[in-house]
Amino acid sequence: MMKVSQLVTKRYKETPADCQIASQALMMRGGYIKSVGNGIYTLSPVTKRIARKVETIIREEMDAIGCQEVLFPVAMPASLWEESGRYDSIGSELLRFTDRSGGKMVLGMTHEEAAVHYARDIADSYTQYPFSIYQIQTKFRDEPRCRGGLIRVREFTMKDAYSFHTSQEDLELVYQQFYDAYHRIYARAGIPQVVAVCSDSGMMGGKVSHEYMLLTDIGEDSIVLCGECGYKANMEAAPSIVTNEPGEKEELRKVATPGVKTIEELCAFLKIDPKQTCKAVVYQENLTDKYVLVFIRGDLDVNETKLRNALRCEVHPGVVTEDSGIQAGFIGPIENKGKFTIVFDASLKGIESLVTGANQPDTHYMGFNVARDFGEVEYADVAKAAEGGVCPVCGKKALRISRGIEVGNIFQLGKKYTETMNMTYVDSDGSLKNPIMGCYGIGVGRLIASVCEVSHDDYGPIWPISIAPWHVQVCSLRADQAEVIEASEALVKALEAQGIEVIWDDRPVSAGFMFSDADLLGVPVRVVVSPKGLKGGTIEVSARDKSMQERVPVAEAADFIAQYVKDQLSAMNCRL
RNA sequence: CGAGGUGUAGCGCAGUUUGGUAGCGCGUUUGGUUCGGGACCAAAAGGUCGCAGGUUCAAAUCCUGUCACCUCGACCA
Repeated sequence: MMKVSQLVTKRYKETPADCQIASQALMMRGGYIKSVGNGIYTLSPVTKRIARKVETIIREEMDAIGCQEVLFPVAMPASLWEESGRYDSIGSELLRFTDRSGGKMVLGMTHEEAAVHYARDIADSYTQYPFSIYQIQTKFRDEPRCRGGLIRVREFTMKDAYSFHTSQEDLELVYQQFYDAYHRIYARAGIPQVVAVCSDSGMMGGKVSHEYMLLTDIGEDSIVLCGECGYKANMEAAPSIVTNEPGEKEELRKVATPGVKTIEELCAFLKIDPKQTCKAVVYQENLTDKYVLVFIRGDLDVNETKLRNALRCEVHPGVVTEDSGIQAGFIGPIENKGKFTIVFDASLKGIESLVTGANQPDTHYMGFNVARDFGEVEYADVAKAAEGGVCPVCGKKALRISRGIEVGNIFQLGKKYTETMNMTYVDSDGSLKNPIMGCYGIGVGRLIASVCEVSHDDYGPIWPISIAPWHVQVCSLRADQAEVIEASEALVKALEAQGIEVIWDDRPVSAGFMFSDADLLGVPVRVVVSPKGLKGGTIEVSARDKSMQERVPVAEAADFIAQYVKDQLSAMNCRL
């Protein structure tokens, strides 16, 4: 029998400092989490109960598609990561350290290597495929910037699954099973509104992946949604499609533009539309610091991930130095041809006459025509998709940009790890092949925080009954009166006998204090036992989300509540 | 890593400008009165003022260094 008075947690009247978002503030106030260091938290007993329920739902759904649970190590020898090449290719996000004998070690931030290491000794015949394994375990990622309580942390619990296949078709089949299972997991956890968005356009062969997004303004990611056809993609994956007015071909000529450096100033000065300009954005290659000049229609912005993919190398925003030969503010393509890597965004295609920099101070070109004045170029899509843009699927101008929290992702990995780590099997024709992999992740803590973010009021979280720490909270008003305690205890016992999880508040505190604490605990069903009610032979049952409120005769209370809990659970495809 | 900010009781904060006894609210303990939305009265406990060095008769306060945390930008469950 769990009592509030015995809970090893503390709730606070005031919101702790530095809370940016609602879920973080409520989870701190409610004592759900305690910060130990930057992005490192202890979960309270209440939070651990919630986490366990989330994990149970995940386990059930993984098991249901034949995925088998394993446990990989948290600390691994670096040699495993050297095999895949990631020991060197991943930045400081991977925590590296040495053990007592000087051996290089890493803390697992994801477990493709461990999965391949395990599976490669086992699956040496095509007859053993396909198969998939998963674990629910601690990950450590030395994130540069943590935020939002459990939304973004360095140490977190994650379910990660890995599937192995002998063909792309088979991968796609299983991928679809995970895709569906993930939707079931979110629905059962109380956030059915989660959407799957494409996180890669699929241009690069079979490399498909999806991110599961909970749409909310506090989300860290921008998502592109089509209001007409339901197309969804993240910013990197969404192609930027723009329509251009070709205009008239004009003569190339220089114009004096004293002190006019930005597109806004340029357009105001020449009284033109930004869509008629060819803007330069400077980047540098990470390793060599070689400059990359990106030219793009003046009203658009560059998406760096797209640029990286186009160039196939890492880049960072460029710093233009005195001796770089770049005329900041007046950069144009013509004189820089051959001097730097130059990228033309597809948004410039089809415009006959542009305004662009002339690579000398206080001067721009008018009438710039890419093909005539620079030469034939291959256009790349490196622009950020914009609000009101053209949908790549239905072609309508109906794109909207929304914010979202990434609560999971699934990925068709291909052979990257099985090739580098030499995982092979003998196929039916006797040939040796590398299996194809998929991987599938869900962050448990982030999921909990996300649920809190979309399911709370001013007073606390409103936990969906499927993941709530308890099903029912019994509040005994006037716990100093024996009849209240007796009636409460009888009810708690009767409920527990039916398998209902109950937390009982039998503290002799004022009603307001007790209710406030209950609000912070967020238990979905609240039962109030009070002298007033008992006098009339009833107790009060209400839902935390205010969807139900009943006075029930004492004798029928346990059955009524138990039935209500069971109904609510089964509505979410969950059981006691 | 770039920019800004904050470190004082378990939590939230004042005090720092102008150096001079360590403060307030919440919480905690004890006793009493209350009791359907964070009650009231009385008493009490709780601090190396992030850390180190310096200036000074005297430092939370001034100087130097350092660490930690937070917020805003480049990365991701």
